[in-house]
Formats: sequence, C-alpha cells, structure tokens
Amino acid sequence: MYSIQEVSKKTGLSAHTLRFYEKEGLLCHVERSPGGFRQYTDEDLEALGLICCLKNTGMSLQEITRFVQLTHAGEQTLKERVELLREHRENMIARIAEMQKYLDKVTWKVNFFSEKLRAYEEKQQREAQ
Amino acid sequence: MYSIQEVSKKTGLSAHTLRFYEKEGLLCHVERSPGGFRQYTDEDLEALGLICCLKNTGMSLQEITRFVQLTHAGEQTLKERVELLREHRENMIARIAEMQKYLDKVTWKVNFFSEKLRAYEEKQQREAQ
DNA sequence: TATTGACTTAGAGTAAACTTTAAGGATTAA
DNA sequence: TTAATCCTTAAAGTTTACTCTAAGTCAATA
Repeated sequence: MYSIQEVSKKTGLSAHTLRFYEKEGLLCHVERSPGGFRQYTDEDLEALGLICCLKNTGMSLQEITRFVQLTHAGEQTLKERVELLREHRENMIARIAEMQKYLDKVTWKVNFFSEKLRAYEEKQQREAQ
Repeated sequence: MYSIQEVSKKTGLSAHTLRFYEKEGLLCHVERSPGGFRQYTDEDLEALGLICCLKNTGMSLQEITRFVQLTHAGEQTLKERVELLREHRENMIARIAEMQKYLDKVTWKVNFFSEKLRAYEEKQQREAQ
C-alpha cells in the first residue's frame, strides 16, 4: 500500500495529477484507509505504468480513458481493446520512423555546422597571428 | 516563387500559421510582390523544412526562434548553434530510445490481449454449439 | 500533543501553439 | 472584369493537460 506521495515519487506524477486522473476516470477504484486516505496497490501502480506509457507515446487522456473504461467493461470489449492498442502501436512505429528520419536530418545539419565552425575557428586563428 | 497558399500545401502549415511564424520571427525577410503579397523562395521552403523538423521533434517555437535569430547574427554564433543542435540531437536520440522501450511494452500488451481474445472467442464458439 | 500530511469541492489560472474573427481594402489571374 | 486570393491589425477563442488556490476538516506520525 502506498500513499499518494509515495506514488507521486514513483510515477513522477504530482499528487494533484493523481487525484485529477482519478476524477477523470483514468484510474478507478483506488482503495481508502479507514480515515479516507488513498492507498494505492501494486496493481494501481501497474495501471499507472500503462497510462504513462500510452500518454508518453502520444495518446490523449481521452483515448486512455476510453481504453480504461473498456477494460472495466469486461471480456466482450477485448476485440475493441486489441484494435485500439494495435492502432496505437502502428502510430508509434510510424512516429519512430519519422523521428529517425528527422534525426538523420539533424545529424547532417550538426556535421555541416561543425565543419563550418572548424573552418571559422581556423580563420580566427590565422587572423590572430 | 510561391504564394502563401502554395507554401501552405507544401508544408502542411496553414496560411494563418505561416503569417504567425513570420510575426514571431521564425521566418524572416519573406519577399513581397509589388502589390505586397508574400512570395516565398526555395530558400524559405528549406528554412521552413528545418523549422518543421525541429518543431516535430519537440523543440519549442521559442527555442527555434532563438536558433533562427542566431543564424541571422552571423558566423560568430556558429559555436552556439552547433551546441544547440547537438543538444537537441541528444534529446532526440533519448526520445527515440524511450519510444522504442514503450513500443516493446505495447507490443507485449497487444500480444497478451490478442491471446486473451483468441481464448475468449474459442470459448464463445464452444458455447454456441 | 504537535506537526505534518491528506481529504473535499469548485473553480480559477497557466502555457503552448495555434485558430478564428472582424472589417475593410488591395491585388492578381483568367 | 470578375472572382479568387491576399493584405493588415488586434484581439479573442480553443485545446490539452495540468496546476494551483481556498477553506475547512480530519488522520497519522513522532
């Protein structure tokens, strides 16, 4: 059992954000202590892990909420969930490919400017003599 | 020479956004026709290509503006520009690695749910008989 | 017991990057 | 010439995902 602060540290999400996620239906059924404090389980942490994974790869909170709700709706939503994840996976692959393409461009630029810089510094050297 | 609409089509940025970028100092010195219409050159398109590359890999417009301003300031900013690009390149590499890690996780999830779905559908089949 | 830390609701504020609107006038291509 | 495109300024609106505040109460830890 983890307090909201512990979970905040583990996930990197603020306590505010954790409560916000719960209110929005991203994370459901968080247990409470007799006094009403949230007590997160390892399962909750796992769920949060998936939420962060989807979020950090470009899925909107709205879509994540949809996915979570489907999960709670039971087996008959398995097909839709698989489709949803598959599609997201395709997007991720496309995104990685795009990033790779951009990386090549930036690498080229870095080399280009580095060479220019080298030439410039050499010129400075000569002029200083 | 391209009109704002042509550039909009080529870059995928709206005419509004192109004017907005110009106002913000992201793209400077766009030529004008005698009547005052913007006339983009191939160089402008190239500059826009770099802007989109940086933007789509997570650089903020503010940082991009800074880079563009440095470029206009001449050779003595070469070092800073190289540093800026190098750092961005490191971020990109880290981001791609992170995405790859998340992709593994999502792939695992897809397979896991696919298997569950297969089992579920088999069960449905049996029950239908 | 004293001091943190947690709880609630409800709403306001923030940041980025656009996007839209409005109003009126000028230019360009067919 | 006429329809389509472009220009300007200035400001308001949009979206997402938080982030913060307030006010008052309650719980947990040393």
